[in-house]
Amino acid sequence: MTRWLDDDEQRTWRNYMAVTQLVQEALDRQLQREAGMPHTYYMILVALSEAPDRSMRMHELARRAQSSQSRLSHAVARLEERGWVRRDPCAADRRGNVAQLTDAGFAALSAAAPGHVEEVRRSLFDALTPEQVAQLDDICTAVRKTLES
Amino acid sequence: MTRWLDDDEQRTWRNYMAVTQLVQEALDRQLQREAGMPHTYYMILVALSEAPDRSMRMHELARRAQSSQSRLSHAVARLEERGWVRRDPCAADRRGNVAQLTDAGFAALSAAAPGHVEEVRRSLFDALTPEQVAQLDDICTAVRKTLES
DNA sequence: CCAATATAGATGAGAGTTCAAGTAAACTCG
DNA sequence: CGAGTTTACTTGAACTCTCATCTATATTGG
Repeated sequence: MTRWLDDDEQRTWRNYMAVTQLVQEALDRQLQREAGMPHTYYMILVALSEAPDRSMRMHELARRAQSSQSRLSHAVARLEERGWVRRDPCAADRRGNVAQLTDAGFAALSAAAPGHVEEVRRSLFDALTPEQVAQLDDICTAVRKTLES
Repeated sequence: MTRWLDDDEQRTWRNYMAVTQLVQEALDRQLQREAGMPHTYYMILVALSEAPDRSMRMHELARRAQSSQSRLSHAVARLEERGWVRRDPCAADRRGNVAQLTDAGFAALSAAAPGHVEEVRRSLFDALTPEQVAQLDDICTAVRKTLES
């Protein structure tokens, strides 16, 4: 009944698991050590920094930062304590909140970015040829298409 | 100074982040829902099940299950509470412990495996051509080589 | 042989994540 | 229009993870 993985698939799968975890851990360690935040917080700050007025509805922010709503709520609460983000009620929809990146938050992000990018290169891109990068992009696009529907 | 990501790299990176997180979450949700364990526990049980006598030193188990020693310690403590794993002092090295998969643990793993494999296929392999699977394997091998040294 | 160091593992605190549940406002449709 | 449903977001509890610390045993070099 079960379609077990054959040897090739098994090897690829374990390779995939090992790599994705190593990369994730490297990113988290780097950001935690050098910027005092987990990668998920970094992604939230990035998403906000790219939004008009550096602000966004919580729901949309969760989507862009690839976070669950609950995780985002907790995270933004912490970010607010640090003074990196502010939350204001939304005028158009009184259920909603708008999160806005503060100047301090933008400064924290700017300070964290160079080290983070270095780590991204070290962890992933430096190991790959340009052709492999293109292949990886196609692969991820294909997987994403099936997973997001 | 900083070698920022160009547009292609940026796109690939975000694609990569999105996919790896989606896959990870799909695996965790499936295992949590249908087998009552997180994916990290599953990997520990798998590693033990493949070892001679279904048992292994903690240190080696951490390596194979891609876990930190601390994480493994906590996890095995929980698995022991459930009766899925046993820990015995190691005869050859009195600092060490040997973790062994119990029959109940093996049964739990066997029960969890089919649903897990299904999810692995759904989440990753079903979206890819055989050629892409081969490319992914090469990519992961390359990245792994740089990250594990 | 013994002091210094390295290795194996456990543990507690602090922090983040998930899940289920709760509140409140907005939509929908008979 | 108003009851039922959906959407937006928060919250608390349970759980896992990380990091630093701690104990105990093993190894190494003088």
